[in-house]
Amino acid sequence: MIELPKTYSPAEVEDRWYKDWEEKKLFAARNNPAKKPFCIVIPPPNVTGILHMGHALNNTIQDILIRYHRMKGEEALWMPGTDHAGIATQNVVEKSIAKQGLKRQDLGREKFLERVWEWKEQYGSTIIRQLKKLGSSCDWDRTRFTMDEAYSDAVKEVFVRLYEKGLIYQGSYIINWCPRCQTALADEEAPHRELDGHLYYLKYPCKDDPEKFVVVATTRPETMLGDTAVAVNPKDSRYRKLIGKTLVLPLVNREIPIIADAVVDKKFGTGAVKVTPAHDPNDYAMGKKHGLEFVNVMRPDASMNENAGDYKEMDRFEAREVIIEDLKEQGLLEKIEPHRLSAGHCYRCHTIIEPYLSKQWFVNMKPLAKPAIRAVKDGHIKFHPARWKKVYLNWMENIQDWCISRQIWWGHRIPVYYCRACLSQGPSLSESINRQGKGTVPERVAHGVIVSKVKPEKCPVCGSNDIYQDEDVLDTWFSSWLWPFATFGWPFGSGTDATTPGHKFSEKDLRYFYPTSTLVTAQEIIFFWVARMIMAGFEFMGDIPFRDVYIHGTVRDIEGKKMSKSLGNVIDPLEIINEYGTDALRVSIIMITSQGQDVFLSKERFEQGRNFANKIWNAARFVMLNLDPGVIKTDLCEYFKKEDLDITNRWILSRFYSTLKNLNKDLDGFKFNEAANLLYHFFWHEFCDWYLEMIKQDIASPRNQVVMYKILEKFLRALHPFMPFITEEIWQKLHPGSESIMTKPWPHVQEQIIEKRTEQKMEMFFEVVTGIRNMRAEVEIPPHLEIRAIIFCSTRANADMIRPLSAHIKKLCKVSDLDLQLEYRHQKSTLTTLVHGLHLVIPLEGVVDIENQVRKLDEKIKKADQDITAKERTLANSDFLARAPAEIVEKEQTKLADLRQLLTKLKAVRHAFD
RNA sequence: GGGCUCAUAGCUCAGUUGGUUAGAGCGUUGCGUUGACAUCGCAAAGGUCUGAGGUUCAAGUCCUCAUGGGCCCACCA
Repeated sequence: MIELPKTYSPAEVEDRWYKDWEEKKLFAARNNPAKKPFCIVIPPPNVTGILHMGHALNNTIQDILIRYHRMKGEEALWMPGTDHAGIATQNVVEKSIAKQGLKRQDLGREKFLERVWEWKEQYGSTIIRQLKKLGSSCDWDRTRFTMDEAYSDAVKEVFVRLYEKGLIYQGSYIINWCPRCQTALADEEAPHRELDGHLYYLKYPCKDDPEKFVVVATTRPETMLGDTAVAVNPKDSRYRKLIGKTLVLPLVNREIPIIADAVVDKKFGTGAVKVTPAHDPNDYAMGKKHGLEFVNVMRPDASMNENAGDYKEMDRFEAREVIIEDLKEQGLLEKIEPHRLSAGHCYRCHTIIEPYLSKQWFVNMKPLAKPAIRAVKDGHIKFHPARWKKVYLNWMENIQDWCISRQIWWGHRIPVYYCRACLSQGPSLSESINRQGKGTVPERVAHGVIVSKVKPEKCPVCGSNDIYQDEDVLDTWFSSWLWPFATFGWPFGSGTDATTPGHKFSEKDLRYFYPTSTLVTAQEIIFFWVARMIMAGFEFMGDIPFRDVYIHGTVRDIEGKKMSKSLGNVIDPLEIINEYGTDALRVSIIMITSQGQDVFLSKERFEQGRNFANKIWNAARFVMLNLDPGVIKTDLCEYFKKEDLDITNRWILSRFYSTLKNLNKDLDGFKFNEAANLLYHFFWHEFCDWYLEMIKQDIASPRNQVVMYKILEKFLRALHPFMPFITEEIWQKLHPGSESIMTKPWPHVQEQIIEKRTEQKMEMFFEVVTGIRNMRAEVEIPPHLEIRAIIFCSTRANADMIRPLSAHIKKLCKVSDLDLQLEYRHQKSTLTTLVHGLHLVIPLEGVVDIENQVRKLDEKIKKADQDITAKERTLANSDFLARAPAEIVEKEQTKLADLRQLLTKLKAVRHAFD
């Protein structure tokens, strides 16, 4: 007999075992040619990250996969790390120094970066600690950070290689500019959101005849200060004769031409569009095509600049108001209409993006996309669920060049150096603009530009040592996209890893684990990360980075809103862990997350997991209290072969292996919720509710001992990936001094033990038990009163099936005397139920106080009768029908129908007493 | 404008290639507590699977259309 404490205390157990696993290095994986590799690279959380439910879901799934494959005997590596998250982290540190009244400019670049590193040292491991609380079995000795020295080396290497290949170029284009973060953003970082805005109709006077106007419609009137043309469709008869004429731009009095361009939609607005080449991507294209002037009217913070004349220094939205007022005064505002428009928003601070002309670095993506498209089309990389394949391909096939330079300080500084002397002889910015553009080969600014991993001593062209580095840093994703191989130390030039003491990179590891196996991530990040990793994988490793991509849903609150701090609807995983335990958190969130669907959470939903943990604990406790430890050594398959097992034990064994078989299928098919539900249902309702209840009366018998132990032991192993802590704790109580359960092999499906026929027979037996219980409840037989029962079996086969189970029927139904007969004979004062051709009969005489029961029934029948009559009367009343609200009438009708049904049932029971 | 997704019990959702009587958790109702577990057990009530067509021996499941939510992408000023 083994004792287990009466209650399970997750907090103490979890911390103890996690520490033990870590100390014993059980999460470590190395290249081991004797084993099949299985590798997951973690989606690196931001260093600024605080664990939220999205992480909990994401990492639980990964841990389940890793532990499952590890137990299956594969060399399972879960590669951990964090992302420096350029803009996000910079914002956090800026906020923190703002409390001291400081801006980053006050500190200067170097001092500010020191502050960021300090911040990182202090808080950067928070998220890692929290991942450990989740039970994540990452190989922590390999933990990477995207700003590690070795990792940074990979980033520079990649930049240089792409530049030398002609895939990186610099140029001036309209990019997404966040005026708050004051940096360029990639298209993906500026998602469009709908806004309620206005369409302003502005009148631009003709130069020849100031009494005549061309009316243009715009949603951003402040940009009119930068207009350098008005465009119309060449086929638009309203304007045809005006093409080539000149207008005078109000407020600034600049003369601007009317040009013709087929891009203009005749049906939108007035059919005439103002052209602002420096503030709109379409206008930019037109500007180049028609050789227009580029007038930038804003500063980087989106306040107006000197080109804006009187509006200088106003914020863009303030300028909008004032300009509209001024135009109105001058009679140049025709009208304002409400208009729904969509505008880009900064994905970090949600400020409305300003399309802004500036000089940035870009990656030409089309050549990189090609093999990445093929790989998915050919099925070398599979998305789960498969529908994401379409989303991926659609994006990849329309891929745009990637703006990778950011005007912030925290990040990998662009490895580009300029020779001041050579540069001064290069083309000016405006010249360069006019020579570039979509559809043409982008200019590679080669003159005075040196791209190199290390700072050159002197200019290779003119020998000058007046050399300075580009001020910008790279997009965070320009480092993240290398994650599946840069984390292994690629490109192995320097050979050492200065950032993680004691850890040495090995190219062998990369060769062994790459391509990795499965990537587990959320839908929001497919373009940012997944697609780009696939491209980088091909470009730098010549192969796919992973085979399967599992996309899980987004965690939302119970109303379907995204969880966010600002909405205050966050459920903190750590709070759930404190209250219910990590295992409860993990299994709950897995059970309610169906493949790829968003997850709607409320705190109560974690009770299910907590209750399950409690159930497991108590069942294990029960088994152990009654267990003879001698049976532990029994080999189940041998035992099964030799012993003449009874149907109950055959059934539970069969059910276990059926469940296991389906479990394997679900895990291999990324159906984690179904997998967890299988285990839950098997354990609670089959093992506990039926099996343990049945064997209780003969628990000491060898066959019950062996089977209950074996089922528990194998179940614990199968459950371990989902609930690692409680399974370990019970495992260790069962096998004191044993190695961790996580090192034990995954149970093997024993096909010969699965007996469908046995399962069916038991199903029938359950229905018999339920049938008798129902009858007892029906006539209110006191729970503890033992009764007589007769089962008319109708066939000998049925009788033979039921006979060995009669003891169970007696026990489970409180039957003292069970009579099995073949032919059915009607008996007086009995209650009968038909189940699969079996007549279940319980005599009522002597069991129920028949007189009393009949009286009660008659009373109920009488009451129901009266109620029905009353309702019928109400419903026959034409005044009621005419005056009562329809819903009330409907309610009354429903009530009547219910009453009639009740009456029928009562009469049937009453009939049994005749 | 293009695409995806959802609609099943009071609530939140499962339901893998079509196949007997559509499931779970929570909630509701009744009964039950002298040792595994009240974080429990036994039982009950509750569904014309959003609507309309179609394919089929057979449709919650496949097809078409409609209605109503959610999401993504796209340069409509």
